[in-house]
Amino acid sequence: MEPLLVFPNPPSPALAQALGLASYSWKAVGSLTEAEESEPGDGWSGGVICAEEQPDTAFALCRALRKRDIPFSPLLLLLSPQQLGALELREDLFDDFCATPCDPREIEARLSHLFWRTGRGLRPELVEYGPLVLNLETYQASVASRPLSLTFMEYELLKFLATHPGKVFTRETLLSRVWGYEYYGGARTVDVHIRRLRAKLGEEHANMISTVRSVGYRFGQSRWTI
Amino acid sequence: MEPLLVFPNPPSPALAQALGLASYSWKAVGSLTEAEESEPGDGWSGGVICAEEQPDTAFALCRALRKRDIPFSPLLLLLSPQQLGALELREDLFDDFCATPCDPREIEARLSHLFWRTGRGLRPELVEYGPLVLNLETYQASVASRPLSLTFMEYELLKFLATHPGKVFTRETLLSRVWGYEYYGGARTVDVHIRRLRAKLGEEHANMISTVRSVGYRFGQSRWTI
DNA sequence: CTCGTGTGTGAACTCTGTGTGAACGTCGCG
DNA sequence: CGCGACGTTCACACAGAGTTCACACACGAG
Repeated sequence: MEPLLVFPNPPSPALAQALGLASYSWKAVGSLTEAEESEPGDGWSGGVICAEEQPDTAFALCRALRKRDIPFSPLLLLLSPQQLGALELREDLFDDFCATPCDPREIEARLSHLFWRTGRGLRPELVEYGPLVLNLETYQASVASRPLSLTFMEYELLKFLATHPGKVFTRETLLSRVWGYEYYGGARTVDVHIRRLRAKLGEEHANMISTVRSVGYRFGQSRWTI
Repeated sequence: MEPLLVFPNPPSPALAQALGLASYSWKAVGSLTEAEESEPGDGWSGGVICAEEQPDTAFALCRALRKRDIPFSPLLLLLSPQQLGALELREDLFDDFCATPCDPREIEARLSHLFWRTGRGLRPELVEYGPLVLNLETYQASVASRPLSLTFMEYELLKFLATHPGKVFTRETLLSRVWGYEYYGGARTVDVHIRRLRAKLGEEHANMISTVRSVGYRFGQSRWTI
């Protein structure tokens, strides 16, 4: 599992201890730029941000993380009881919070519930959407229980799309999120990979990826609330 | 607003005080049957269940409430730090929890965040007006839950109009706001797009866009009833 | 080194979306 | 009623977005 983003750097001993007890892997950062630079290839699995000492920096970090194309989540905020009032107009900046000082088991329980809620706690190694199944551990893919042989980039692209079904992404967003933030390539690159994916998905399932003209591409249908 | 369901009856003085401070209306119950009997017509707006004294009854109550056709939510669970471990296999029984004893402001903050979250926090970005729904994430639109297939410009125009219901826009304004500030095109362009939108909305809903002669177009009803 | 595979890019091709002019309706005023 | 101004509708042309193709290059395996 990818590490948790932790702020500040270094975190308080109590927080470090709690994360250690719960056996989460984590990486502390002191700023937004540092967070972006040290982001793992598959992204952070979540974040624990302590607003006790540098509340302004902490809230700014939350805001920046939430403003990404794919809002950062889950995000656990740690703060002192005196700071609770500051949450009122910042509901969108966090998914859960914890008033310090607290029992390490509370942090563990909150993280566990957050992961459960966001659906990642149970089987992080499988991504499923309709007939499509991606096994993230073995790098295998299949549609309608027929195995697909995908190249690395095809797999990464499909994984990214399939983990955000229904949402439309521009070519630029895909380039930055799948190929990497500093990648600078032509938009045709995306087209061609989409085309190859469609071909491998087979005529029957090629429509899992739809083109949204003048915008970008969408994987799957938004089944729920349109 | 409908009252909160509170367990047990009577609740601890600390809980009663916290709810009072946050000015929530609430009603305490001692059992599931009591909860059902005293349920308001529009249902409970949420629940705060304290598992400290009668953990088994409390968890059973949670389970029963969650098993309804429409699972009860949001549900805030109160428990002692020693009980935190008991949450592990009960992730589905609550939406948030709070370790007692706690600051009354923490309960207030948790309830406020829960209502925010279940209200609009997790939903996709939607623009709604009457039977019309625009999903800004998926670039999909629907009227009366029938999907619309709109082109890019149609979507942009409708989005702009629907986010300013009732307001009249001149063709020039629409050109500059939807097409772009430096766009220089004829006024017929707007007409034709309005016409195409009306056609796709269907005869029944074409009147969502009304013509204001010598001025421009308006989406939705004017706020002034004549 | 050579071969094979994966990946990126330019160019040709296809086709949909969009804008425009003109014809046609409609409203309101003298 | 007749006229002008304004809105609606229609058909068509073309720009530009997307698709497809072919090829060049990088890289690792044998």
